[in-house]
Amino acid sequence: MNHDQLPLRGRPKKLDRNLILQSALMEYWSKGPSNVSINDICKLTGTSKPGVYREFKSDDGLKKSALKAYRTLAVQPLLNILYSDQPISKTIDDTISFITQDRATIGIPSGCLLVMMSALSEQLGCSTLKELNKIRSDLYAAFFHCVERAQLENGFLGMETDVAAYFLENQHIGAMRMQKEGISNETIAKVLSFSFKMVFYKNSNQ
Amino acid sequence: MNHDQLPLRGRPKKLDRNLILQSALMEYWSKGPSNVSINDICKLTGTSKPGVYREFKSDDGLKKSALKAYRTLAVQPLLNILYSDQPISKTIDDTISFITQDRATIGIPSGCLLVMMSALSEQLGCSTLKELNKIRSDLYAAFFHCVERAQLENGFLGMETDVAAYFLENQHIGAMRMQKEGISNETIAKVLSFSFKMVFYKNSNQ
DNA sequence: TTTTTTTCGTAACTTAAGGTACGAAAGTAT
DNA sequence: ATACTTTCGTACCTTAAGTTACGAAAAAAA
Repeated sequence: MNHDQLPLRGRPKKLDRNLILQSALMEYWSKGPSNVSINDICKLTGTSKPGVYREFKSDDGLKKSALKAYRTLAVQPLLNILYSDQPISKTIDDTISFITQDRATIGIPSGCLLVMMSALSEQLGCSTLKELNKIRSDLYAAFFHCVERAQLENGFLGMETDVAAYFLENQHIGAMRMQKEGISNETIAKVLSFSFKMVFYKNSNQ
Repeated sequence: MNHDQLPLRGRPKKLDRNLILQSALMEYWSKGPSNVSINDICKLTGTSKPGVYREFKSDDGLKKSALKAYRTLAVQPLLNILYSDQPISKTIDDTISFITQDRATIGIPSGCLLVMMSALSEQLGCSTLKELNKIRSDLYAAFFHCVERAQLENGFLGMETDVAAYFLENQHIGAMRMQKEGISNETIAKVLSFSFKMVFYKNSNQ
Protein backbone atom coordinates (compact mmCIF):
# COMPACT_ATOMS: atom_id res chain seq x y z
CA MET A 1 0.00 0.00 0.00
CA ASN A 2 2.97 2.34 -0.62
CA HIS A 3 1.46 4.85 -2.99
CA ASP A 4 3.77 7.65 -1.93
CA GLN A 5 7.07 6.01 -2.79
CA LEU A 6 8.53 8.50 -5.25
CA PRO A 7 10.39 6.85 -8.12
CA LEU A 8 14.02 7.77 -8.79
CA ARG A 9 13.49 8.90 -12.34
CA GLY A 10 10.79 9.68 -14.86
CA ARG A 11 8.40 12.56 -15.21
CA PRO A 12 7.33 13.84 -11.81
CA LYS A 13 3.82 13.01 -10.71
CA LYS A 14 1.33 15.82 -10.89
CA LEU A 15 -1.80 13.86 -10.08
CA ASP A 16 -3.16 14.43 -6.58
CA ARG A 17 -4.48 11.10 -5.40
CA ASN A 18 -5.88 12.46 -2.20
CA LEU A 19 -7.73 15.29 -3.89
CA ILE A 20 -9.42 12.85 -6.24
CA LEU A 21 -10.28 10.52 -3.40
CA GLN A 22 -11.75 13.23 -1.21
CA SER A 23 -13.69 14.78 -4.08
CA ALA A 24 -15.05 11.43 -5.16
CA LEU A 25 -16.07 10.60 -1.61
CA MET A 26 -17.92 13.86 -1.16
CA GLU A 27 -19.62 13.62 -4.54
CA TYR A 28 -20.74 10.03 -3.98
CA TRP A 29 -21.89 10.87 -0.50
CA SER A 30 -23.86 13.97 -1.38
CA LYS A 31 -25.26 13.03 -4.80
CA GLY A 32 -25.39 9.25 -4.64
CA PRO A 33 -22.78 6.94 -6.18
CA SER A 34 -24.71 6.29 -9.38
CA ASN A 35 -25.17 9.98 -10.07
CA VAL A 36 -21.46 10.71 -10.22
CA SER A 37 -19.36 9.67 -13.21
CA ILE A 38 -15.63 9.48 -13.66
CA ASN A 39 -15.99 12.47 -15.96
CA ASP A 40 -17.55 14.48 -13.15
CA ILE A 41 -14.63 13.69 -10.89
CA CYS A 42 -12.18 14.65 -13.63
CA LYS A 43 -13.83 18.00 -14.24
CA LEU A 44 -14.10 18.66 -10.53
CA THR A 45 -10.46 17.95 -9.78
CA GLY A 46 -8.90 19.08 -13.06
CA THR A 47 -7.54 15.61 -13.72
CA SER A 48 -7.43 13.79 -17.02
CA LYS A 49 -9.42 10.64 -17.37
CA PRO A 50 -6.43 8.34 -18.02
CA GLY A 51 -4.88 9.82 -14.89
CA VAL A 52 -7.75 8.60 -12.79
CA TYR A 53 -7.61 5.19 -14.43
CA ARG A 54 -3.88 4.91 -13.89
CA GLU A 55 -4.38 5.62 -10.22
CA PHE A 56 -7.52 3.61 -9.46
CA LYS A 57 -7.66 1.03 -12.31
CA SER A 58 -11.40 1.39 -12.89
CA ASP A 59 -14.65 2.91 -11.74
CA ASP A 60 -14.96 0.01 -9.34
CA GLY A 61 -11.50 0.75 -7.97
CA LEU A 62 -12.30 4.40 -7.35
CA LYS A 63 -15.57 3.58 -5.63
CA LYS A 64 -13.82 1.00 -3.48
CA SER A 65 -11.15 3.47 -2.42
CA ALA A 66 -13.74 6.15 -1.70
CA LEU A 67 -15.70 3.69 0.39
CA LYS A 68 -12.58 2.81 2.35
CA ALA A 69 -12.04 6.52 3.02
CA TYR A 70 -15.64 6.73 4.13
CA ARG A 71 -15.06 3.95 6.55
CA THR A 72 -12.24 5.65 8.40
CA LEU A 73 -14.02 8.99 8.31
CA ALA A 74 -17.57 8.11 9.23
CA VAL A 75 -17.91 4.49 10.26
CA GLN A 76 -14.96 4.00 12.55
CA PRO A 77 -16.10 6.70 15.02
CA LEU A 78 -19.41 4.91 15.34
CA LEU A 79 -17.69 1.56 15.83
CA ASN A 80 -15.56 3.14 18.54
CA ILE A 81 -18.65 4.34 20.36
CA LEU A 82 -20.36 0.98 20.07
CA TYR A 83 -17.28 -0.89 21.30
CA SER A 84 -16.44 1.52 24.13
CA ASP A 85 -16.92 -0.25 27.42
CA GLN A 86 -19.15 2.32 29.01
CA PRO A 87 -22.57 1.74 30.52
CA ILE A 88 -25.19 1.10 27.86
CA SER A 89 -27.00 4.33 28.66
CA LYS A 90 -23.88 6.29 27.77
CA THR A 91 -23.39 4.30 24.59
CA ILE A 92 -26.96 5.09 23.56
CA ASP A 93 -26.52 8.80 24.17
CA ASP A 94 -23.22 8.93 22.33
CA THR A 95 -24.62 6.99 19.39
CA ILE A 96 -27.65 9.23 19.03
CA SER A 97 -25.51 12.35 19.36
CA PHE A 98 -23.14 11.09 16.71
CA ILE A 99 -25.85 10.09 14.26
CA THR A 100 -27.92 13.23 14.65
CA GLN A 101 -25.11 15.76 14.89
CA ASP A 102 -25.47 18.81 12.69
CA ARG A 103 -23.73 17.86 9.46
CA ALA A 104 -23.94 21.24 7.74
CA THR A 105 -21.72 23.05 10.21
CA ILE A 106 -18.89 20.54 9.94
CA GLY A 107 -19.20 20.35 6.19
CA ILE A 108 -20.36 16.75 5.91
CA PRO A 109 -23.22 15.60 3.67
CA SER A 110 -26.45 14.23 5.07
CA GLY A 111 -27.18 10.54 4.91
CA CYS A 112 -24.82 7.62 4.75
CA LEU A 113 -22.74 6.38 1.83
CA LEU A 114 -22.89 2.88 3.22
CA VAL A 115 -26.68 2.88 3.19
CA MET A 116 -26.82 4.42 -0.28
CA MET A 117 -24.41 1.88 -1.70
CA SER A 118 -26.29 -0.97 -0.10
CA ALA A 119 -29.42 0.16 -1.87
CA LEU A 120 -27.54 0.33 -5.16
CA SER A 121 -25.56 -2.84 -4.61
CA GLU A 122 -26.63 -4.39 -7.92
CA GLN A 123 -24.95 -1.52 -9.73
CA LEU A 124 -21.61 -1.85 -7.98
CA GLY A 125 -18.46 -3.56 -9.12
CA CYS A 126 -17.24 -6.60 -7.26
CA SER A 127 -14.40 -5.02 -5.29
CA THR A 128 -16.62 -2.18 -4.08
CA LEU A 129 -19.23 -4.73 -3.15
CA LYS A 130 -16.69 -6.73 -1.21
CA GLU A 131 -15.57 -3.68 0.75
CA LEU A 132 -19.20 -2.74 1.33
CA ASN A 133 -20.05 -6.13 2.76
CA LYS A 134 -16.99 -6.06 4.98
CA ILE A 135 -17.95 -2.73 6.52
CA ARG A 136 -21.56 -3.76 6.89
CA SER A 137 -20.68 -6.96 8.67
CA ASP A 138 -18.31 -5.06 10.95
CA LEU A 139 -21.10 -2.69 11.85
CA TYR A 140 -23.52 -5.53 12.42
CA ALA A 141 -20.96 -7.19 14.67
CA ALA A 142 -20.69 -3.97 16.67
CA PHE A 143 -24.44 -3.83 17.15
CA PHE A 144 -24.38 -7.46 18.16
CA HIS A 145 -21.65 -6.74 20.68
CA CYS A 146 -23.70 -3.90 22.14
CA VAL A 147 -26.66 -6.17 22.63
CA GLU A 148 -24.47 -8.67 24.44
CA ARG A 149 -23.16 -5.92 26.69
CA ALA A 150 -26.68 -4.84 27.48
CA GLN A 151 -27.56 -8.42 28.33
CA LEU A 152 -24.66 -8.61 30.75
CA GLU A 153 -25.86 -5.38 32.31
CA ASN A 154 -29.62 -5.94 32.39
CA GLY A 155 -30.22 -9.63 31.82
CA PHE A 156 -32.26 -11.16 29.00
CA LEU A 157 -33.84 -8.48 26.85
CA GLY A 158 -36.84 -10.48 25.67
CA MET A 159 -35.47 -11.45 22.25
CA GLU A 160 -32.63 -13.34 20.65
CA THR A 161 -29.38 -11.44 20.27
CA ASP A 162 -29.38 -11.55 16.49
CA VAL A 163 -32.94 -10.28 16.30
CA ALA A 164 -31.98 -7.33 18.49
CA ALA A 165 -28.91 -6.69 16.33
CA TYR A 166 -31.02 -6.73 13.17
CA PHE A 167 -33.38 -4.33 14.85
CA LEU A 168 -30.54 -1.94 15.68
CA GLU A 169 -29.17 -2.16 12.17
CA ASN A 170 -32.60 -1.19 10.88
CA GLN A 171 -32.78 1.82 13.14
CA HIS A 172 -29.41 3.05 12.01
CA ILE A 173 -30.29 2.69 8.34
CA GLY A 174 -33.67 4.26 8.95
CA ALA A 175 -32.10 7.24 10.67
CA MET A 176 -29.71 7.78 7.77
CA ARG A 177 -32.56 7.53 5.29
CA MET A 178 -34.66 10.05 7.19
CA GLN A 179 -31.74 12.44 7.40
CA LYS A 180 -31.18 12.14 3.66
CA GLU A 181 -34.84 12.91 3.08
CA GLY A 182 -34.65 16.07 5.10
CA ILE A 183 -36.36 15.08 8.33
CA SER A 184 -34.97 17.13 11.20
CA ASN A 185 -32.24 15.67 13.37
CA GLU A 186 -34.39 16.51 16.36
CA THR A 187 -37.16 14.22 15.16
CA ILE A 188 -34.68 11.52 14.18
CA ALA A 189 -33.17 11.67 17.66
CA LYS A 190 -36.60 11.10 19.17
CA VAL A 191 -37.18 8.05 16.99
CA LEU A 192 -33.76 6.65 17.83
CA SER A 193 -34.12 7.38 21.50
CA PHE A 194 -37.34 5.44 21.62
CA SER A 195 -35.94 2.54 19.63
CA PHE A 196 -32.71 2.16 21.57
CA LYS A 197 -34.23 2.41 25.00
CA MET A 198 -36.84 -0.15 24.03
CA VAL A 199 -34.26 -2.71 22.97
CA PHE A 200 -31.70 -2.19 25.66
CA TYR A 201 -33.86 -1.59 28.68
CA LYS A 202 -36.50 -4.16 27.95
CA ASN A 203 -39.64 -2.77 29.56
CA SER A 204 -38.53 0.03 31.77
CA ASN A 205 -39.35 3.58 30.84
CA GLN A 206 -35.99 5.03 31.69
CA MET B 1 -58.43 6.59 -18.72
CA ASN B 2 -60.23 4.69 -21.50
CA HIS B 3 -57.40 2.74 -23.05
CA ASP B 4 -59.63 -0.05 -24.27
CA GLN B 5 -61.86 1.99 -26.57
CA LEU B 6 -61.37 0.29 -29.90
CA PRO B 7 -61.27 2.72 -32.80
CA LEU B 8 -63.69 2.26 -35.71
CA ARG B 9 -61.05 1.96 -38.37
CA GLY B 10 -57.32 1.61 -38.90
CA ARG B 11 -54.94 -1.27 -38.41
CA PRO B 12 -55.99 -3.41 -35.48
CA LYS B 13 -53.93 -3.12 -32.35
CA LYS B 14 -51.60 -5.99 -31.65
CA LEU B 15 -49.72 -4.52 -28.70
CA ASP B 16 -50.68 -6.01 -25.34
CA ARG B 17 -50.58 -3.16 -22.85
CA ASN B 18 -51.27 -5.36 -19.89
CA LEU B 19 -48.54 -7.84 -20.77
CA ILE B 20 -46.00 -5.04 -20.97
CA LEU B 21 -47.19 -3.53 -17.71
CA GLN B 22 -47.09 -6.79 -15.82
CA SER B 23 -43.71 -7.76 -17.24
CA ALA B 24 -42.25 -4.34 -16.46
CA LEU B 25 -43.61 -4.48 -12.94
CA MET B 26 -42.15 -7.90 -12.26
CA GLU B 27 -38.79 -6.97 -13.77
CA TYR B 28 -38.53 -3.72 -11.83
CA TRP B 29 -39.62 -5.46 -8.67
CA SER B 30 -37.25 -8.40 -8.92
CA LYS B 31 -34.19 -6.77 -10.49
CA GLY B 32 -34.47 -3.17 -9.39
CA PRO B 33 -35.86 -0.35 -11.58
CA SER B 34 -32.46 0.88 -12.73
CA ASN B 35 -31.37 -2.56 -13.86
CA VAL B 36 -34.18 -2.95 -16.36
CA SER B 37 -34.15 -1.08 -19.66
CA ILE B 38 -36.90 -0.47 -22.19
CA ASN B 39 -35.00 -2.82 -24.46
CA ASP B 40 -35.25 -5.57 -21.86
CA ILE B 41 -39.00 -5.14 -21.67
CA CYS B 42 -39.24 -5.23 -25.46
CA LYS B 43 -37.31 -8.45 -25.74
CA LEU B 44 -39.23 -10.00 -22.89
CA THR B 45 -42.65 -9.22 -24.32
CA GLY B 46 -41.84 -9.38 -28.02
CA THR B 47 -42.83 -5.78 -28.51
CA SER B 48 -41.09 -3.20 -30.67
CA LYS B 49 -39.56 -0.19 -28.99
CA PRO B 50 -41.75 2.39 -30.73
CA GLY B 51 -44.73 0.34 -29.62
CA VAL B 52 -43.79 0.77 -26.00
CA TYR B 53 -43.20 4.47 -26.51
CA ARG B 54 -46.54 4.89 -28.27
CA GLU B 55 -48.26 3.29 -25.33
CA PHE B 56 -46.36 4.81 -22.40
CA LYS B 57 -44.78 7.95 -23.87
CA SER B 58 -41.41 7.51 -22.15
CA ASP B 59 -39.38 5.51 -19.70
CA ASP B 60 -40.79 7.71 -17.00
CA GLY B 61 -44.33 6.93 -18.19
CA LEU B 62 -43.74 3.19 -18.11
CA LYS B 63 -42.23 3.33 -14.65
CA LYS B 64 -45.12 5.44 -13.42
CA SER B 65 -47.67 2.99 -14.79
CA ALA B 66 -45.81 0.02 -13.33
CA LEU B 67 -45.69 1.76 -9.98
CA LYS B 68 -49.42 2.37 -10.14
CA ALA B 69 -49.94 -1.31 -10.82
CA TYR B 70 -47.70 -2.08 -7.86
CA ARG B 71 -49.83 0.11 -5.69
CA THR B 72 -53.05 -1.77 -6.38
CA LEU B 73 -51.31 -5.12 -6.19
CA ALA B 74 -49.08 -4.77 -3.14
CA VAL B 75 -49.73 -1.54 -1.27
CA GLN B 76 -53.49 -1.37 -1.18
CA PRO B 77 -53.82 -4.65 0.75
CA LEU B 78 -51.52 -3.25 3.40
CA LEU B 79 -53.48 0.00 3.55
CA ASN B 80 -56.65 -2.01 3.97
CA ILE B 81 -55.16 -3.85 6.92
CA LEU B 82 -53.91 -0.66 8.55
CA TYR B 83 -57.26 1.09 8.09
CA SER B 84 -59.39 -1.83 9.17
CA ASP B 85 -61.13 -0.94 12.40
CA GLN B 86 -60.08 -3.97 14.33
CA PRO B 87 -58.30 -4.07 17.68
CA ILE B 88 -54.67 -3.02 17.35
CA SER B 89 -53.44 -6.49 18.28
CA LYS B 90 -55.26 -7.93 15.26
CA THR B 91 -53.90 -5.20 13.02
CA ILE B 92 -50.38 -6.01 14.17
CA ASP B 93 -50.79 -9.71 13.48
CA ASP B 94 -52.31 -9.12 10.06
CA THR B 95 -49.60 -6.66 9.11
CA ILE B 96 -46.80 -8.98 10.11
CA SER B 97 -48.44 -11.90 8.34
CA PHE B 98 -48.86 -9.85 5.20
CA ILE B 99 -45.32 -8.54 5.18
CA THR B 100 -43.64 -11.83 5.97
CA GLN B 101 -45.82 -14.11 3.86
CA ASP B 102 -43.95 -16.58 1.67
CA ARG B 103 -43.51 -14.73 -1.61
CA ALA B 104 -42.03 -17.61 -3.60
CA THR B 105 -45.11 -19.80 -3.48
CA ILE B 106 -47.42 -17.08 -4.76
CA GLY B 107 -44.95 -16.02 -7.42
CA ILE B 108 -44.17 -12.55 -6.09
CA PRO B 109 -40.64 -11.13 -5.83
CA SER B 110 -39.02 -10.39 -2.50
CA GLY B 111 -38.63 -6.84 -1.29
CA CYS B 112 -40.67 -3.79 -2.13
CA LEU B 113 -40.69 -1.74 -5.31
CA LEU B 114 -41.69 1.31 -3.32
CA VAL B 115 -38.64 1.02 -1.10
CA MET B 116 -36.33 0.35 -4.02
CA MET B 117 -37.62 3.32 -5.96
CA SER B 118 -37.31 5.56 -2.92
CA ALA B 119 -33.65 4.66 -2.68
CA LEU B 120 -33.20 5.41 -6.38
CA SER B 121 -35.35 8.51 -6.39
CA GLU B 122 -32.64 10.71 -7.92
CA GLN B 123 -32.69 8.50 -11.00
CA LEU B 124 -36.44 8.66 -11.56
CA GLY B 125 -38.43 10.83 -13.90
CA CYS B 126 -40.75 13.42 -12.47
CA SER B 127 -44.07 11.64 -13.04
CA THR B 128 -42.77 8.44 -11.46
CA LEU B 129 -41.45 10.49 -8.59
CA LYS B 130 -44.81 12.16 -8.14
CA GLU B 131 -46.60 8.82 -8.03
CA LEU B 132 -43.98 7.50 -5.64
CA ASN B 133 -44.42 10.36 -3.22
CA LYS B 134 -48.18 10.00 -3.37
CA ILE B 135 -48.07 6.35 -2.42
CA ARG B 136 -45.48 6.97 0.27
CA SER B 137 -47.50 9.72 1.87
CA ASP B 138 -50.60 7.52 1.75
CA LEU B 139 -48.70 4.79 3.54
CA TYR B 140 -47.34 7.21 6.10
CA ALA B 141 -50.87 8.48 6.70
CA ALA B 142 -52.01 4.93 7.29
CA PHE B 143 -49.28 4.37 9.88
CA PHE B 144 -50.23 7.66 11.49
CA HIS B 145 -53.85 6.56 11.61
CA CYS B 146 -52.85 3.30 13.28
CA VAL B 147 -50.97 5.14 15.97
CA GLU B 148 -54.02 7.30 16.63
CA ARG B 149 -56.16 4.21 16.92
CA ALA B 150 -53.73 2.70 19.38
CA GLN B 151 -53.82 5.89 21.39
CA LEU B 152 -57.60 5.72 21.58
CA GLU B 153 -57.29 2.13 22.70
CA ASN B 154 -54.41 2.36 25.14
CA GLY B 155 -53.86 6.02 25.95
CA PHE B 156 -50.68 7.98 25.36
CA LEU B 157 -47.93 5.78 24.02
CA GLY B 158 -44.98 7.77 25.37
CA MET B 159 -44.10 9.63 22.19
CA GLU B 160 -45.60 12.06 19.70
CA THR B 161 -47.82 10.60 17.05
CA ASP B 162 -45.57 11.60 14.15
CA VAL B 163 -42.51 10.13 15.83
CA ALA B 164 -44.34 6.83 16.22
CA ALA B 165 -45.46 6.97 12.60
CA TYR B 166 -41.89 7.59 11.44
CA PHE B 167 -40.81 4.67 13.56
CA LEU B 168 -43.38 2.40 11.94
CA GLU B 169 -42.42 3.57 8.47
CA ASN B 170 -38.82 2.66 9.31
CA GLN B 171 -39.77 -0.81 10.43
CA HIS B 172 -41.70 -1.48 7.25
CA ILE B 173 -38.84 -0.29 5.07
CA GLY B 174 -36.37 -2.25 7.16
CA ALA B 175 -38.41 -5.41 6.83
CA MET B 176 -38.55 -5.06 3.06
CA ARG B 177 -34.82 -4.45 2.93
CA MET B 178 -34.07 -7.51 5.03
CA GLN B 179 -36.33 -9.63 2.88
CA LYS B 180 -34.58 -8.40 -0.25
CA GLU B 181 -31.26 -9.30 1.30
CA GLY B 182 -32.35 -12.83 1.99
CA ILE B 183 -32.97 -12.78 5.72
CA SER B 184 -35.63 -15.34 6.59
CA ASN B 185 -39.24 -14.23 6.97
CA GLU B 186 -39.23 -15.92 10.34
CA THR B 187 -36.48 -13.63 11.62
CA ILE B 188 -38.11 -10.59 10.05
CA ALA B 189 -41.36 -11.45 11.76
CA LYS B 190 -39.56 -11.54 15.09
CA VAL B 191 -38.06 -8.11 14.52
CA LEU B 192 -41.41 -6.69 13.45
CA SER B 193 -43.24 -8.30 16.30
CA PHE B 194 -40.89 -6.71 18.78
CA SER B 195 -41.09 -3.31 17.10
CA PHE B 196 -44.83 -3.15 16.75
CA LYS B 197 -45.62 -4.34 20.24
CA MET B 198 -43.16 -1.84 21.65
CA VAL B 199 -44.81 1.09 19.93
CA PHE B 200 -48.42 0.14 20.33
CA TYR B 201 -48.42 -1.35 23.78
CA LYS B 202 -46.08 1.10 25.43
CA ASN B 203 -44.42 -0.87 28.18
CA SER B 204 -46.38 -4.04 28.54
CA ASN B 205 -44.88 -7.31 27.43
CA GLN B 206 -47.97 -8.63 25.72
C1' DT C 1 23.68 14.80 -25.40
C1' DT C 2 21.46 10.76 -25.73
C1' DT C 3 18.99 7.15 -23.59
C1' DT C 4 15.81 5.46 -20.28
C1' DT C 5 12.02 5.82 -17.35
C1' DT C 6 7.81 7.46 -15.83
C1' DT C 7 3.77 10.28 -16.21
C1' DC C 8 1.11 13.27 -18.99
C1' DG C 9 -3.43 14.21 -21.53
C1' DT C 10 -5.81 14.45 -26.33
C1' DA C 11 -8.57 11.95 -28.89
C1' DA C 12 -10.37 8.28 -29.81
C1' DC C 13 -13.27 3.45 -29.04
C1' DT C 14 -17.24 0.59 -27.31
C1' DT C 15 -21.46 -0.18 -25.41
C1' DA C 16 -25.90 0.68 -24.05
C1' DA C 17 -29.21 3.72 -22.75
C1' DG C 18 -33.51 6.65 -24.08
C1' DG C 19 -35.89 8.12 -28.03
C1' DT C 20 -37.86 8.80 -32.98
C1' DA C 21 -38.47 9.22 -38.49
C1' DC C 22 -40.76 7.06 -41.66
C1' DG C 23 -42.67 3.97 -44.87
C1' DA C 24 -45.11 -0.45 -44.84
C1' DA C 25 -49.17 -3.04 -43.20
C1' DA C 26 -53.92 -3.84 -42.14
C1' DG C 27 -57.93 -2.68 -41.33
C1' DT C 28 -62.77 0.49 -42.35
C1' DA C 29 -65.50 3.88 -45.22
C1' DT C 30 -66.81 5.81 -49.75
C1' DA D 1 -61.12 -0.08 -56.23
C1' DT D 2 -59.67 3.87 -53.93
C1' DA D 3 -59.08 6.79 -50.02
C1' DC D 4 -58.55 7.23 -45.28
C1' DT D 5 -57.09 5.94 -40.74
C1' DT D 6 -54.52 3.77 -37.32
C1' DT D 7 -50.83 0.79 -35.86
C1' DC D 8 -46.77 -1.64 -37.06
C1' DG D 9 -41.58 -2.28 -36.62
C1' DT D 10 -36.85 -1.57 -38.97
C1' DA D 11 -33.34 1.26 -38.69
C1' DC D 12 -31.71 4.97 -37.24
C1' DC D 13 -30.26 9.18 -33.94
C1' DT D 14 -28.20 11.26 -29.65
C1' DT D 15 -26.04 11.13 -25.43
C1' DA D 16 -23.21 9.60 -21.95
C1' DA D 17 -21.08 6.10 -19.66
C1' DG D 18 -16.63 3.33 -18.90
C1' DT D 19 -12.26 2.61 -21.00
C1' DT D 20 -7.84 2.87 -23.65
C1' DA D 21 -4.09 3.75 -27.60
C1' DC D 22 -0.52 6.43 -28.19
C1' DG D 23 2.66 10.03 -28.75
C1' DA D 24 4.36 14.09 -26.20
C1' DA D 25 6.55 15.84 -21.94
C1' DA D 26 9.64 15.87 -18.04
C1' DA D 27 12.65 14.20 -15.20
C1' DA D 28 17.17 11.07 -14.00
C1' DA D 29 20.96 8.09 -15.73
C1' DA D 30 24.52 6.98 -19.14
